[in-house]
Amino acid sequence: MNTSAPQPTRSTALNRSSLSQQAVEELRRRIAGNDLAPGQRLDEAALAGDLGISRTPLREALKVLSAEGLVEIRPRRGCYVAEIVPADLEEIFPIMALLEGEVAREAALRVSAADLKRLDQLHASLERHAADGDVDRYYEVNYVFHDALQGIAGNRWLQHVIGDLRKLLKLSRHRSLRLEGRLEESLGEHRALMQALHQRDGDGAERIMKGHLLAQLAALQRLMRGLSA
Amino acid sequence: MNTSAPQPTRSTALNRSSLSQQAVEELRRRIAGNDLAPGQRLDEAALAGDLGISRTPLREALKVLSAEGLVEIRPRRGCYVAEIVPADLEEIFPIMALLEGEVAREAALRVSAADLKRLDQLHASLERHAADGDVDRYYEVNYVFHDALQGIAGNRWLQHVIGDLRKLLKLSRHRSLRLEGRLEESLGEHRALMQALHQRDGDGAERIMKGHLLAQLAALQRLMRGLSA
DNA sequence: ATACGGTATTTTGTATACAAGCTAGCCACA
DNA sequence: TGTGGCTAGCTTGTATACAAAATACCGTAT
Repeated sequence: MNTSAPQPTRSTALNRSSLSQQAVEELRRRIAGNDLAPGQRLDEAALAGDLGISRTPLREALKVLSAEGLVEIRPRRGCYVAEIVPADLEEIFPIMALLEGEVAREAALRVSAADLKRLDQLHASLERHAADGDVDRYYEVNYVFHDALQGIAGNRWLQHVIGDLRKLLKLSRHRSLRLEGRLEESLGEHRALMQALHQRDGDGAERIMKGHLLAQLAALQRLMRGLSA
Repeated sequence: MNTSAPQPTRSTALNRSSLSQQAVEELRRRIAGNDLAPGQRLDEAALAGDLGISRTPLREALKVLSAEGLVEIRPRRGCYVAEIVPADLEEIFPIMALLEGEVAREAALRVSAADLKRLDQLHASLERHAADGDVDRYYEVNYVFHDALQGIAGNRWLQHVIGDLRKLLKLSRHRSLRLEGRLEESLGEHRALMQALHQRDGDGAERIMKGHLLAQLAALQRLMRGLSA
């Protein structure tokens, strides 16, 4: 899949997967990166041309993205990038709180010494990026941390469901951590979580993680109120 | 989409949706009905011929089903009906317990008098089918009941996530209610739930619903142990 | 007899051609 | 001048043709 001229021999590095699969990944990137804005209509011919593929694999990719909720296919009308409105966030975050809370509980009960060491390292990295005010890296490491926790919890379907919802949340490009004081709050919640994990306190870890997610929602709501005011 | 001869004019009643959409629905039916057995390989050309459509819309349908987890597409190797093993059930049911528990909690807090009337009717229907030993209709009404509760709870994304997981559970053609005494147990749990709903007891409804789902899992496990022994 | 390799066939993945529906713009008429 | 319907084009949905990879089959050699 080229992003410039029509490919002469399709030589791009490693062509391991199918074009439709590559299209899914590229479109996910473009949607997450806001190159394709929420609500925007996707013209199949134009997009296929842009990706350097034909409409057939592109349409298969759009079906997948539609199933993920990233685009909405209106039959005979076209395909549109999904929009996540505040009302959606208010519904999704409580679900995430439940699910991630369960992850935290299970992780606290199953965590090994080696796991704790790795989590401590990630947490230290979070502290460092926070101190530097490097919000982007904080987000990155934060993601890795939550992912690691899911791995420890060990429920693959739970991981799957959380992953689906997280993809959706990426649609709303809100960076609540840029809110005054939220970064410190978040860090504090992470510290408390680490403590609960060290103590293998399942109830505590669940409670803290739920609170962490709901605090994120509250911060987002403050942010959105601020923008609309 | 015909299931017999090649269609002459494609005149079947109302052809509102696209062939790929119809194929999704038909394949879902066939998978749920075990016409397509778990693990079975799906030959695109043969299946397309059987559905009376070409491979293009069929492949789009398979992409959708793959995203739902009903089939697994192995690149360049073919498409297979997904298999749900006991280990999967042990992961999925606890998630369902969480989610449906939340539904029960929210529903208990928001339920209106009219809602309660309708739920009472559904519950009465459950009691009747149980008394008749009509397990199939019990399952049907039970589904409608849970669906109604989700409507009352009002979280559309929660509904969506639960729906996704339920589709998966259909893959394992579990009929735990056929287990000795499980039908009566289930009925008892439903009675307790109705009481909690009438009392608008969110905590109680959540606890009962969680227990209901986990009891289903336990029954399934007894059933599976029985089969393998 | 068995294992390895090469060829033929089958099957997936992609492109293109074709059909049908939707949109928009224009003209006629009130 | 505004409204209604018709036509032209543009876009989606489907079928088919083609390319490439995987599988199966067969023959040969050890």
